[in-house]
Formats: sequence, structure tokens, C-alpha cells
Amino acid sequence: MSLRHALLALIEAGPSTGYELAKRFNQSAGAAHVWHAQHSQIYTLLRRLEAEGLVYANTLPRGERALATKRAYELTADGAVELSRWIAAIEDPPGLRDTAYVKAAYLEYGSYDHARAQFRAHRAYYEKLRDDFEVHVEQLEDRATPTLQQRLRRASPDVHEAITAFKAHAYRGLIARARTEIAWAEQGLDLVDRLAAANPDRPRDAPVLPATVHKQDKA
Amino acid sequence: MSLRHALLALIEAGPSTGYELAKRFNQSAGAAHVWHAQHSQIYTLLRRLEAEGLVYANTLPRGERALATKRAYELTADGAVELSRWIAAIEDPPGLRDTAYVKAAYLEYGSYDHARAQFRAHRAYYEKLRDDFEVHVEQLEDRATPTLQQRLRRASPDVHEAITAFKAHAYRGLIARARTEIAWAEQGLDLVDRLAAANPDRPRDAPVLPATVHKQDKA
DNA sequence: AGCTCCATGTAAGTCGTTACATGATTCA
DNA sequence: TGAATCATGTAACGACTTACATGGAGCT
Repeated sequence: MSLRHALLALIEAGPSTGYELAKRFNQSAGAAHVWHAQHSQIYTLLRRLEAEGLVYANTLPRGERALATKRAYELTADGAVELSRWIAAIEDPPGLRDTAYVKAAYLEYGSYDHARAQFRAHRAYYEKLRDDFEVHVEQLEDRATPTLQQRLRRASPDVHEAITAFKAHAYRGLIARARTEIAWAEQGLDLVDRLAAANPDRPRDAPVLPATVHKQDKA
Repeated sequence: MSLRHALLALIEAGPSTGYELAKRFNQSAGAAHVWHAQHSQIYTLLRRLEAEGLVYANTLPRGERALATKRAYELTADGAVELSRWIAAIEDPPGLRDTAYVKAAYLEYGSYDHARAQFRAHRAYYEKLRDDFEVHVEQLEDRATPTLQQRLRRASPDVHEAITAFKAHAYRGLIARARTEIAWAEQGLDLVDRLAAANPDRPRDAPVLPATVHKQDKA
């Protein structure tokens, strides 16, 4: 339910086509990691927002000899209201829904090596995320990202600091998250080492606890 | 795509009805926070797993004068294979998809008080989560949860430590996550205070950046 | 002529939520 | 007799993914 409002916020920054929104969303908001959305979803959602009266589409010609058109979306008054309403609303957070933690709770169905592989992949993924986010925060602080620049251009200078600071704070939180995940993966690797040391005779490839099949009445 | 496998893991611990699985999943794996699933989803998924041959349903009578039946699910050989396959597989993590971070990046559309309310709600939510998870880790370490006990009963004593340790590690990671969120929310509150102090004349209720509606060609 | 980018969609399917619906069992 | 719990589903809808499909614009 958040893509709607992220789109409204992006549109507020200036009239944009679905193509541009998809590109921007998957860079700035998503940084290709946090919330990637397919163009198919964005186009259909824009049509819905239009039907709901939250955005307005201006059909514009493309190119010089305009044989095709594009649709530039703008915020309507209702859309601006909805954007403010969303910011003020307290939603209950969705569950964390992280498969890595579900799997971690059941690692005994694999070998110690399998467990190590999971934690190493987890660490590698969040190391990359952390690095990407750190680059992004620096760009935000330098006010170097196109989306931010477009937004600042339309706002009075005394709020530039606030606009920039909120975005940077969001990304700094994501960096802190990534660091927490990295530390957790490393503690997981330590744990596996301790468990393996306590069971030195167990074959490296064998599941700690082979899944058992119950007696089965023949159907 | 993880509910499938969480169910397989729960079923491995012993034959269970859909009702029992729903209850257990929303306590142990979910702790009502991490991955709640409705019974409707669980029942339909169990039927699908059955059709795929990963589980087998034993139809049993209910009560003494059995006027109704229940279906106790067990793991098939294929199901056990799928469980091991899942543990060994490295999935790419889904995006974080956290609305709180999306919203945080656009807090300039609300007042400073709205921003504070968001961060306070965030902190309160994760403080509760942290406390719940801490209780759960203690219960796991005491081997006091019913699901864990059932699982240990069916496993040889030399792997009890591993089974318990993996689950406790997962929950300790969730505690660390919650602490990171709390710290982020508090830094957010500090940030809002700094921004508000720099703009002391701004009305408390006014949006930092009122959303603007673009000129609209009449349709 | 060919390649990359711009631009917009439809269709099918999975996952998940909310609401609707039913009925037996157990215990006080 | 009534309430809580056990037990199992269907229907409709929204969010999201993957695959399919099309075609102009700009440049070399």
C-alpha cells in the first residue's frame, strides 16, 4: 500500500511519465534494493490513481514529428490531500517477513556447511547493500541526485535542509540495518563453528537432523 | 514463498492438523509479529502441498462419537527432500519493503509534529517487539516452548543443542533488529528537534512543504 | 540498417488479507 | 444451554511477479 504514496510524492516533484517514474522509483526510493517495482505494476497503478482522481494525465506529443504520445502525470488537489493524509497517518508496520530468519530457525535440516553458506550469502548481500547506501547518502548530502535536485528547485530555500535531511536519515537507517544484518550473519558463522567443534565426527555434508517421513497408510 | 517450507518444517516435527499448524506458526515462527498467516491461507496451501505430493493427509475421527473428522498432515519422502533442498538453496533476499522508510524519506509533506509522531510510533512498536522476542529467547533457552519440545522429543539428544541454538540465534537477530529500529527512531526525533529549532517561527501544524498542484489543462 | 532508449500496455499466476460461512466438541 | 475452542473451508480482492507484446525516437 506504499507504492501509491511513493508515486504521489514523486509526481509532486514535477510532471512525469510512467516510464520516468519507474526509473526514478527504482533508483532513489528503491536503489534497486528496498522496493523495486515492475513497470507493469506502475503503469496499472497510475491508471487507477487517475481513475480515483488523485492524479491527472496530460497527454503530450513525443518527438518532433509526433506520431506517438506520452502521458505526463500531475497531482490533483485530491492527490495533494491524500499525500498529506498518508504522512500524518500511523500505519501498523507489516510483519518483517524475512525468509532468512525463518530459514535460520530450521538450519538443523541441513549440514553445517549449508548453514555457513546461508550466513555467508546473508553477509555478502548486506555488505553490498551497506556500500550502495553509503554512496547514496553521500550523494544526498551533496544534493547530487536528480530527483532531489528537481524537488529542491520547486521548494523555498529555507526548507531545503529539511527535505535533504529526511531522505539522508532514511538511508542512514538502512545502513544501520545492513550493519545489524552483517553482525548477525557473523555471529551465525561463529555459532556454526562452535556446534561443529562440539560434534567433530559428524560428516560435513550430512544434515544435522534428517527429516523423517512418518508411517503412511496406503491411500 | 517461505510459508510453504515453514509448514513442511512444522509438519516434520509431528503429524498436525491445519488448525494446529496455524496456531503454532502464529506463535513460534511468527510470534504474532514476524510472519502472521491467516488460517484461510494455511488450509488452502496445505491442500496444494497435498496435491503436489509433499505432504500426506491422514483423515482421523474427532471426539468419541465421531460425527466429524480432521486431517492430520504428515511429511512424504518428497516433502522431506524439498525441505532439505530449501535449506541448501540460496534465495536472493526480497526487498526490505518497509513503508516506514519510504514515509521517512517524505516527511517534509507533514509538520514536525507529524514527523515526531511517526518516529514515536516506530519506537514504541519495536520496543514491544524487542520485549516479546526477549521473552521468547529465554523460553527457547529453557526449552520451554511446546513446538520445540515436540521437535526435541523426535531427535537424538546430541543434536538438541543445535536445534535450540539455531532458533535462539534467529530470535536474537530479531532483537538486534528491533534495537536498531529503536535507535533510528530516536535519531529521527533528534533530527526533527534540530530542524524545528532552526525554524522556530514555523507553525507547529503546518506542513514543511505543502504539496503543490500543477496547472491543469481542462479535460 | 540496426541498436539503444523511450514509452505503454495486457495476461496469467502467486501470495496474502478480509470477510463470509459452517458445524462439532468440550466444559461449566 | 451457552460459550470457548476445535476444525475446515470458499469468495473476492489487492499487491506483486513474470512473461508476452508492440512500436516510435534518436543516433551511428
